[in-house]
Amino acid sequence: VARYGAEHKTETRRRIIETAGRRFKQDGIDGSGISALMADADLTNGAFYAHFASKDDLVANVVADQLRSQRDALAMLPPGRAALADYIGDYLSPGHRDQPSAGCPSAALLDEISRCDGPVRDAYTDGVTAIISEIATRLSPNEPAMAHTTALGLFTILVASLQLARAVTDRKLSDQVLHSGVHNALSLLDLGYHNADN
Amino acid sequence: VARYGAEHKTETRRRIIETAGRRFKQDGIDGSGISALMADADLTNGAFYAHFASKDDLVANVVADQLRSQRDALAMLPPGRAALADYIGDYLSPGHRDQPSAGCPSAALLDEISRCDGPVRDAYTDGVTAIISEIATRLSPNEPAMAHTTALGLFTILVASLQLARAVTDRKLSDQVLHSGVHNALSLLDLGYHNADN
DNA sequence: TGTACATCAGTGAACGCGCGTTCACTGATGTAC
DNA sequence: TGTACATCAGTGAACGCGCGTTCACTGATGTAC
Repeated sequence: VARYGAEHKTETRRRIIETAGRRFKQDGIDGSGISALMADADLTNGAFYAHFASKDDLVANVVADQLRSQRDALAMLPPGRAALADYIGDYLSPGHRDQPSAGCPSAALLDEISRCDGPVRDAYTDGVTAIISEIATRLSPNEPAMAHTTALGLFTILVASLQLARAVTDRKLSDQVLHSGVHNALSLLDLGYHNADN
Repeated sequence: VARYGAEHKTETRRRIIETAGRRFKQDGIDGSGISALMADADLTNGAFYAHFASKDDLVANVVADQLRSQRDALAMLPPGRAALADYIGDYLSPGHRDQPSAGCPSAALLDEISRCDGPVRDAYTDGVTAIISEIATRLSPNEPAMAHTTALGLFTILVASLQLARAVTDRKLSDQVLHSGVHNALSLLDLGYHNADN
């Protein structure tokens, strides 16, 4: 019989996964050491291996968790063009740009993930597939192939626009990247909607 | 008077910058140690600091060099829609996806660059500004603001589509991401051209 | 023409440091009697 | 009700290793005489 409640260890594991998500998005995966990750969760480095088999194991769990949250947020949007347009505006906002730790995992980590091992990329594949589907069903349910293509277009414009806005040191250029991203995403969105009407 | 020709050291420096570009794009910046970088250039680690003040100094030089090459390649395209469409097809090809070391630096390194220090991001800012301008002048010279927005849209679709195609472990999905990317990029391209006619 | 010297790109061992991982131990708790 | 024990989440020091960086040294070369 466990001394702590049955959920105690599960809760700690969840806390590690959540705080690690923030840390990874802020400092990168390579840039976040186990000691720092555990300190974020108010623990010491030694406890890590009671919860995860390795750092890669944590990374795979964090990636899955991050994309699941993003999917859930999308799933809670009301149907229709307006909600998606709002989402695009929030995504490409200065607030999101300036706070990577609370933001989109793909914008912060996508090309680092592409250099990770199989299990991490499998977790990413599953998560991003669900997100693209979630976007696609909100576009034109009658033309799934076309909707899938448009969903990918929206996703890629958002992700790389945010990455670019973050990389650039010229504030005015950065703001312009965000505005252009919104404009282009809305163009693609409307293209998808018009085609759905045909 | 130097024992070696006056260009000897300059040539070595260039060789380091070029091989480091390939290594960074393959293994990431954090993932590439000085010893490996120097071995790539047929040198030993100790010689590094005769050429660069620090690893960050090398990174800034590599970023500038990589983006300059990409800009030069764009500048050599003949004018008109067809050449740009070809470029898009080449960019989002399986060959480019499967060989990051010879490919686009933004697709391989953009979110790692956004976590780098000022000089590296300054170099990226200058380089990417020139690339966006180069694309924009090929769209609709009469409407520079619109062309700039469309150029950013093309750039971001290309970059994130390639990142996504590389990250995903499902080959069919990866191919689909490339195809959708081409489709969406061409849609945006034609939108830019039509608007230019109005 | 031949020898001694100055130059300096490159060598390779070493530095302190933080990484991912391991492990003997702690100490608060629930249970047994 | 009170005491002894078993449990196990978490501690913190230690491991080998590779990192970025430093530095005393090498050795091939061009020049001086």
